[in-house]
Amino acid sequence: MDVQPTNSELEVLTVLWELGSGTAREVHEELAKTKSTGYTTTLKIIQNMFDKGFLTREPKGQTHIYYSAVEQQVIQKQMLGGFVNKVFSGSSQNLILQALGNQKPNKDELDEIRAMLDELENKKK
Amino acid sequence: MDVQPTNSELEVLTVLWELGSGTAREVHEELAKTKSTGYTTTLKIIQNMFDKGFLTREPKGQTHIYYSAVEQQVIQKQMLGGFVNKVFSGSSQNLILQALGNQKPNKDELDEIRAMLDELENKKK
DNA sequence: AATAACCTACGATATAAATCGTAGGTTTTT
DNA sequence: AAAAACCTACGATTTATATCGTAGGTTATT
Repeated sequence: MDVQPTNSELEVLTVLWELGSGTAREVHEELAKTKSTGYTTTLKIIQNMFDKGFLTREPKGQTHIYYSAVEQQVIQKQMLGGFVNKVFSGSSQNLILQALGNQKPNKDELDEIRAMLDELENKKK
Repeated sequence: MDVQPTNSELEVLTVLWELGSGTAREVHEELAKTKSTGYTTTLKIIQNMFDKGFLTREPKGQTHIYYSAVEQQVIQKQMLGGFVNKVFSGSSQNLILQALGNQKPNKDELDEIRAMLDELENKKK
């Protein structure tokens, strides 16, 4: 039923989406730039994720190379859905308006959103 | 440092934003519509929230009437910020585009967003 | 006035997540 | 070939959250 990654798991996924693949050590080094937990902590999380099916891996010498088994867009969509329900009582519309208000979009970004809106409208007809 | 409510706390806040105010019992009855935990569980959460400053209260006979001490918009903004950072690597733009893609906005909603975009653009000049 | 039905407060427990220490094995360096 | 430096695996601990049981008091009912 769509198990969602925990915060730490999401951090690992984000690194792997970025790098494409990596050993536990490599993922850890990347995470260590912004937080300071021990290597075995990262390893444990990665092992849990492998057991849960969030990651695949292939042996390489004595170690493993890990890959994300889930697509970033899919996870983002899933988590966004949950978030909208929890925080915006299910109203995507309110979330979007709020996000627009917070952000200071530049002209290009505004136009990108306008293009998206037009596309949605055309699809509808 | 902007302490964010936990999931259960957010549920309580959502009820109080809806009702305006309520006793622990009333909040519990409301929550009981969608989940089934004991009354003392809800009470405990409410007491924690009062201690943390999320709620205010006034005595009423032997009981208390509770009020949210925080505005819905403020909490939403806070939590949205955290969510964008965690899940969309800080890109509001990507979150907005993704949300638009998930949602099936109708014409009115599309126009509401367009109006918001125009407003943002004018403010910029 | 006794009992039932409510209330608050709060410690104890359960559950989930994150963190770490350590054991045991393989490479690499000296 | 001994030592240092890596690796994996996994149990134990810590921390945060959620949940509940129970004690002790007030109000309502019989």
